[in-house]
Amino acid sequence: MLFIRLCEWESSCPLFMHRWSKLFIPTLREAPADAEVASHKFLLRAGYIRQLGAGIYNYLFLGQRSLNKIIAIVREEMDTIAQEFYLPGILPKEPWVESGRWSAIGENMFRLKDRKGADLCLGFTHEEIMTSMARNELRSYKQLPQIWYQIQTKFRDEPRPKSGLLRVRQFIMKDSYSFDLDAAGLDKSFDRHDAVYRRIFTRCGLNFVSVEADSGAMGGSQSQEFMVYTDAGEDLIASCPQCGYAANLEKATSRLDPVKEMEPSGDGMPELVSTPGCAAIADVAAFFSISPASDIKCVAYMALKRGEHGKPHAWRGVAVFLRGDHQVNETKLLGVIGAAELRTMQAEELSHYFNGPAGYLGPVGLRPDTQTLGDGLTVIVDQSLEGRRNMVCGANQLDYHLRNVTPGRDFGWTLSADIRSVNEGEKCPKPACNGQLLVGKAVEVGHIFKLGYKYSESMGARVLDPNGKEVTPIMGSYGIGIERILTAAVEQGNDANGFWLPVSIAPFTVVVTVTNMADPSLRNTGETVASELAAAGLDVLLDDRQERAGVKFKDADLIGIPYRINVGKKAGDGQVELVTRATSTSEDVALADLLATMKERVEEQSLLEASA
RNA sequence: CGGGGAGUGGCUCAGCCUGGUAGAGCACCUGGUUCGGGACCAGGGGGUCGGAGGUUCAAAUCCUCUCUCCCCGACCA
Repeated sequence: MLFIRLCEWESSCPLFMHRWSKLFIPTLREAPADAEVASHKFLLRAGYIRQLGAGIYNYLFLGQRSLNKIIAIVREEMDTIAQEFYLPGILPKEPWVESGRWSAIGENMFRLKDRKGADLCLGFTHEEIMTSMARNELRSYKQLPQIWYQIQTKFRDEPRPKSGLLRVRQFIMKDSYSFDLDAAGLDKSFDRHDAVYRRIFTRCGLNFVSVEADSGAMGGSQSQEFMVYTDAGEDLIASCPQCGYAANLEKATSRLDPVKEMEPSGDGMPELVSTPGCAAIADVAAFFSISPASDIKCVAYMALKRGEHGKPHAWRGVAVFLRGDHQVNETKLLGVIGAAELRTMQAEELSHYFNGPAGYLGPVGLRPDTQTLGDGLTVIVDQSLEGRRNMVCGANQLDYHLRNVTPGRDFGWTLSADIRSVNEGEKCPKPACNGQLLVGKAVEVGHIFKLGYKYSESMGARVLDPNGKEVTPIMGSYGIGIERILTAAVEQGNDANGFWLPVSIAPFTVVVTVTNMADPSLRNTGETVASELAAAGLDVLLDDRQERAGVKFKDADLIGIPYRINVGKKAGDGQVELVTRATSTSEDVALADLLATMKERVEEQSLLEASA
């Protein structure tokens, strides 16, 4: 007896299968009111997750099972290019001080003290720790390249966790770090990650794109994100349907159509015009009967300058000028001026730097500092203003604007750069391409980027090159959000009744639904079918609950299992129904053919995933 | 951090304005009838209304403070 009972729960048992009646799969008829996005609602309703706090979730049986499958794929692929480590989640302060990030990261890092009063933090990412390993252990170019990875929990005290598992404060990440002797080596490590990431996301059945991304203020020369389009996503992607160009909006550029310049009036020099009550771009454009593209918009910021080791230094005034119909891209701006933080100017600051009121700010008469973030006012113009003529701008005087303003002639700047966000419909930036850019929302599932020498330099990692000379290894850093793969997959495949996952990451491949457990022959057929499929190696869930058929169908549709086999009315004739969740299609299959048919289906889908 | 919303059995929500010490549906337990798209009947268990303080004879309800969660924004190596 004991042996039999053990066998029932022992996964090495060839006839092992999961029985729904014994499992904890707490499905909800209604989604908790907190849930807004599809993946959040359905993962809750399907009993994959339960919320514990803001951005903190329990993963239940089904959720954990799916995450384990994702992790297995990630591990299998990563093992082809890298070595798996496991670093601690709780970390001492010192490495972070060395890299400068103990102060640079700020409140996004969870910090704590031990009983002796020593500072610790919860792992936010592991560049520092991997680099300290490298510094302590790597001595020779002969040991390079190295790629080390781990699959581990990360902690980030996000200012605003949201959307279920999309933005959380504790999550699982696959993070890897490469150490190479030179830039050419880094290129190789980067490319190997690119290839492996494509395999991983493909095997997970995701419909993804890779896009150029911002490398962030932390430096780095090349950065690429892997994104899945979904309205639940937080990132905006500009893409060209013609040539395939795709970039995060934080990075994307475009070609602008030429603007028809206005004719100069009077002597052609800047002329003061009374424009009472015209503080908004639309008012100004209407007043002068011009397009907003001929108006110069001003956005005034205070920027936090970085000091030594990235420590906050001082707030400096920054005036940004761009076309009236364009938007400042603050990520680009931060990168261009090298600041740590931005905020908009207050009224007193406006009068200090401009001697003028909001709504009527303009570039004429300002004295741009020659140095970015120097003591004076840093003036940044968007490069699209260069070469323009006869524009309209604020006069730094209430109710007055200037016209006939020509950049370069009538005002100068500290720096001209691309600091605007592209808009949908603008021309693709690729010189040979005529396409028009589309902008769509997406969720980031992976990110690879070339770190350069940032950490190896600041933390003093060195190896000897073939000439016996000390050199600093060059690094790359690469991440995959494990839960985001699950979330993206749910966002990618759901309808009013629930969702479906790709076979590769679904908690079960098939659910065998016995429509009436009170009927002994149905029950026996269900048992036989399920155990045969299980014996053939499929992940089978037998729905042996004493529930009505309708309840079982609803539940099965909800919980993400790609295939369902109904054992019901036709079982007496040796037939069952095979339902494909993604398409809601059903077909009758003879019991004798069932195993072969199921195997065929699963292989078909694997092939699809492999060629996606 | 700024703006908005919400905390009442496991879930969805009503009650609050016009104080009189708690209700519905679903879920759960028992019995019965059902059994292919979230069944029905009967019986039953479970909440002191996020927390603290105050006003009052009396507070879920009014006042003050506070905590938590959600949404928008800011932020997001």
